[in-house]
Amino acid sequence: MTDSKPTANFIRNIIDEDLKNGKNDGRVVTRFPPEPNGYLHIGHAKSICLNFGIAQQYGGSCNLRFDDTNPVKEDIEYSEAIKADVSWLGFQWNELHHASDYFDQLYDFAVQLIKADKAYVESSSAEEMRTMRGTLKEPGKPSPYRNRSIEQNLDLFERMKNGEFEDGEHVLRAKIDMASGNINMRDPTLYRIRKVEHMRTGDKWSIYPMYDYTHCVSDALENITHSLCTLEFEDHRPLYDWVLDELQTPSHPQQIEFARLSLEHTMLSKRRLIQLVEENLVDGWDDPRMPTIIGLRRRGFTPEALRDFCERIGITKNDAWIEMSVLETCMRDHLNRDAHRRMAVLDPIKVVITSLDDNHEQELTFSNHPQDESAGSRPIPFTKEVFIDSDDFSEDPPPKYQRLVPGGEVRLRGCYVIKCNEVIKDDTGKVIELHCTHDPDTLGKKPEGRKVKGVVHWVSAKHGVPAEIRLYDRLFTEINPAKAESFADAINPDSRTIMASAIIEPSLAAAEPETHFQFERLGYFVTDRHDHKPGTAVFNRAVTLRDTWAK
RNA sequence: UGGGCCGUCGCCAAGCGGUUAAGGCACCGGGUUUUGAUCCCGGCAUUCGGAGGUUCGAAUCCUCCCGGCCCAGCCA
Repeated sequence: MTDSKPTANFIRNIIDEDLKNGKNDGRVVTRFPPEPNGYLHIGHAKSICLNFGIAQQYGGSCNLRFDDTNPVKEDIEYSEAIKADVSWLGFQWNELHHASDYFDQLYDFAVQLIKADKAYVESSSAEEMRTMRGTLKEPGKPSPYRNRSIEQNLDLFERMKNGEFEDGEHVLRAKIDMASGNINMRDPTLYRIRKVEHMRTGDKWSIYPMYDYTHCVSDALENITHSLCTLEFEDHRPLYDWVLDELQTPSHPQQIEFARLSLEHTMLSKRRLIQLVEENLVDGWDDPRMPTIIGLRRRGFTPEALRDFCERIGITKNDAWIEMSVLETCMRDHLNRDAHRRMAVLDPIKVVITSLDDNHEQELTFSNHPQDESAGSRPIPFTKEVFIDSDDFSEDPPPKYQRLVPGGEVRLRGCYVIKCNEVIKDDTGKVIELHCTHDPDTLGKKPEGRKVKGVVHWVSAKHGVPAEIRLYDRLFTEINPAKAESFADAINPDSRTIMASAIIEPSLAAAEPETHFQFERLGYFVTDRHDHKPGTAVFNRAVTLRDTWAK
């Protein structure tokens, strides 16, 4: 697929300028650096598309690096899931790294900082440090430990490494400026003691480096040229640069910050997403209503559409809110082009065509794609009894209704025009069956002397296959669910509707899991990658068709 | 005057001193259509948060003002 052409953005402008000036010897190397502490979501997709996309467009490369510096939160389960998600999105990393690969080098660099009198061991409690740090408007005060001798710092730091102290007894801090207006520069912590098992290094270490210290060094060791991160790290850039200026690293990458994604009716905070899962408000991380990559995938979204979306929303420093319609349009654009058409009836009403013989059976040929001959065709059986959707019949139609009404005509898609002569109801007054006659002179041609505007999808009652079709809608009614008092106020009670008695055309039953289709007049659907099996047809609706009929 | 950042159409977003202020989404027409889909054609910012200033010329440069976001983890 051809993704839409790149729009200019400030990062590409910076890179163009760098290339023009011969910076970095013309190399462009980026990295996507998730912490393996959860599942990736559509906000990460923006970062992935940016980093891998930049590398692609400039003939450079992009590394995948797991920022595994906090062993209490991280797990191999997540790093494996992240690799799968990145691959699914269609990107290949050049090198795979872990911040933990650099623990030895990071330790040596820290010793260098101590020797240069640029770092010291702090023995105050976290509480005391917070007090001494000052406030947003007042400068901080130096710690009594700030002027320990280099020898003592060296000794203490080594003993921290050797596990001689317990969590919280000491930390290693950079010696910068306790009065800085930028709180990140008020002697930030570089190392803390954590006597826990690390997902990769096990119990080798009892001290772990902090993000601010690790990230810049990791970037430099990998010869990253442009280190792209989100806006909240702008204040950290001086620290990023400070560390690299103090150390003799092979390179000094440039950190550039862009705005994170905000999507209307969606919540991307990891903490709240966990809450949704833990409170069973959704069925798990891959619930089709979740904004996680695995959720979107299960819902029926495609990598092509997601990449297109990331390109369309652009990269800026504005705190932008993207409307859902942008994502939906990307989805429809892709699937309109690629998905084969099928017919499925969500909520069947039986139609008996009384003008046909009881055993009438006729094979019709349906094109798989109206705009693409190469998609081929398939046979569709037509019989005396068919199902149509209950939405397509009304005894009391709203204005401009173009479907079946008592005494009215409608075309069965790809078949004959039928006329409704009789409405059969059960004891409760519910319509259970329609008796119609067909006009035999309307197959493949317009009816004589009148216009029939409505077209309705259908499935042969004899040949149709039962299916469960899950309809999804936005998870939150609120535009910004994070601002809502509680989930109870924000969640859309109709975010999922299960159509348990749907009937699908026979050719659909054999579809492989994760195959996309357009159900004509209904939307784009995918076979569920977990629940769709031989003998059990399960489809998820990714998105409806565009509907300009004011209902 | 704590520090940092951002304000271009309903929502995104190009633009970087001389353009009729791109494009997409949304919306509103109209045409094609056996999917109320797709496709096509047309409409949609005399104006760039505001006010001054510099300039022959300003969304683009300067000043001030207004509005919004981020920061006080031994998280990332």
